[in-house]
Amino acid sequence: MAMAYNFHIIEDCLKCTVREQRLFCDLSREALIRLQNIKATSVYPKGAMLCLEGQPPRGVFILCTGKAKLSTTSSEGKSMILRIAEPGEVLGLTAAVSGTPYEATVETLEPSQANFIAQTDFVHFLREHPDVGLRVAKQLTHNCKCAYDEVRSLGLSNSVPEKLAKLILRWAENPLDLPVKKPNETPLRVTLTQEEIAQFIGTSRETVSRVLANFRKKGWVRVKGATWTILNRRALENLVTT
Amino acid sequence: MAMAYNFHIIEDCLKCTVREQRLFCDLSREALIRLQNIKATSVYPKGAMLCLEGQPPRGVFILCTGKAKLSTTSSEGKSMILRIAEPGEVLGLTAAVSGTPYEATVETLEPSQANFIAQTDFVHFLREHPDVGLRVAKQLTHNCKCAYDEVRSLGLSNSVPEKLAKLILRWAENPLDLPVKKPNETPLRVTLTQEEIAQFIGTSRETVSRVLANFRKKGWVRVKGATWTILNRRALENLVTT
DNA sequence: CTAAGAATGTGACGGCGGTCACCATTGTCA
DNA sequence: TGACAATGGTGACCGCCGTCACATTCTTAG
Repeated sequence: MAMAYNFHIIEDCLKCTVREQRLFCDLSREALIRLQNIKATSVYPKGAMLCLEGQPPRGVFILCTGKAKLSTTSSEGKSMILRIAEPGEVLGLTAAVSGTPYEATVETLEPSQANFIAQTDFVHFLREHPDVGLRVAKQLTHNCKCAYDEVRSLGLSNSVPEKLAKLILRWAENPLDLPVKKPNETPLRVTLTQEEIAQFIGTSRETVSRVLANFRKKGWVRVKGATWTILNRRALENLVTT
Repeated sequence: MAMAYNFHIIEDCLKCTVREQRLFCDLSREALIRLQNIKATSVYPKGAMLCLEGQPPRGVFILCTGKAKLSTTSSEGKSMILRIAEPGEVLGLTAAVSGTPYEATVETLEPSQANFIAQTDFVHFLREHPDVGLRVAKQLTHNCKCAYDEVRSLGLSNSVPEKLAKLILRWAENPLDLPVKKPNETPLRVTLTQEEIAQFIGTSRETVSRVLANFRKKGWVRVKGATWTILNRRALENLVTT
């Protein structure tokens, strides 16, 4: 099956034009040159598993293009989304640094490009380049913050409507979106299914459906396929207490 | 009020005998010498606030003796415990590394000793000593893992009994406890109030009280003041699905 | 030792949301 | 194009647990 990906593949990290805006990639010239040698670039279809929770660490992935979801699963098969990774993030870092099994399963949400670095290469890379250590710290800090946000969302919110509103508003912060700007309307692309949204905010699929239906009935959001439009931001904000 | 602390104060990091077993403190000789110069040792009573969520970072604390709870509070005043820090951990690290406000409020649970390092000193310390970077990474990794455990506990557990059982079993993993070993009885010191336990597992104080009463009635645990004894570990494990 | 306050125990009640069941709609592949 | 899977919508039911209220026990300062 010859699948065409409609994005440009970044072969050479030194020539990458978006490097500076990214969490990890803005490294010194020497580090980039080394990186160029130890990385293996791959392109994945939507739904590809980069690594599995509980597996011994093989290395890390630097996400160049696309999004990926990090999730964890209970023995009963119930699963929970930890966060959505954006381009420029390093995945599998905790495992690679501490040598313990992967904390989460990583699955691409869209066709994506990622650079793989094998465990031993990465450890050397980290040792030899001080600025890499700094970037690693930044990424780990970011992971912590996301996790704490998630804890706050799960533990401090009172109701599902509140959590969903909070999630929608978080998504709306992203400036990178459709330019269909009518005044007071914020459009956003939602790449998650309702099932996944439920796993993200710790509820059931049915409840997400119901709450969202309610938001629509009240005229707070419009839903057209994967494009949601916030029509009444104020109303959503009023739901959020935290 | 002259309060006597009944633990030995560790003045000199170089002479610290427990250094190797600790998450952060096992540094190179050079780093330790430097640390000795930039740290300020203090002793705090139970209930002291080391730092407050939302405040700009002043520096980091290395916890030498005692325990501290990290918590976050919603605007409604409801608060949530993120984790309990053990001796040898660095607190306030996320804030110090990224220069953003403290993520959590840190409060001592027992009389404690901690070394404070001012923001600028710490950043230099980190830059100049590569092994410090490694330790910082270890601490951040640990923070992430704790946060993920918390997310799993909040999101994947079905019931409060399950979460409480899980928490008790986690505490029981600590080998550092009372030597009152009758066979099949695991004693443990509980330094949290039921209110705090509730904030840890995301439920209400009353429910903790009820569920614990139930565990006692079934003969699974014995509670005598701050000392709890697990009488039937198997039963608790059966409650846990994750 | 005593009194005030913190921590804990317990009953009653009611609502949120999980679960089950089923149908409608959309997407996908041969 | 038609069939099958994946996703989304909705009603009915009911149990867990949050909340309020108050009694009881444990701590601690003075």
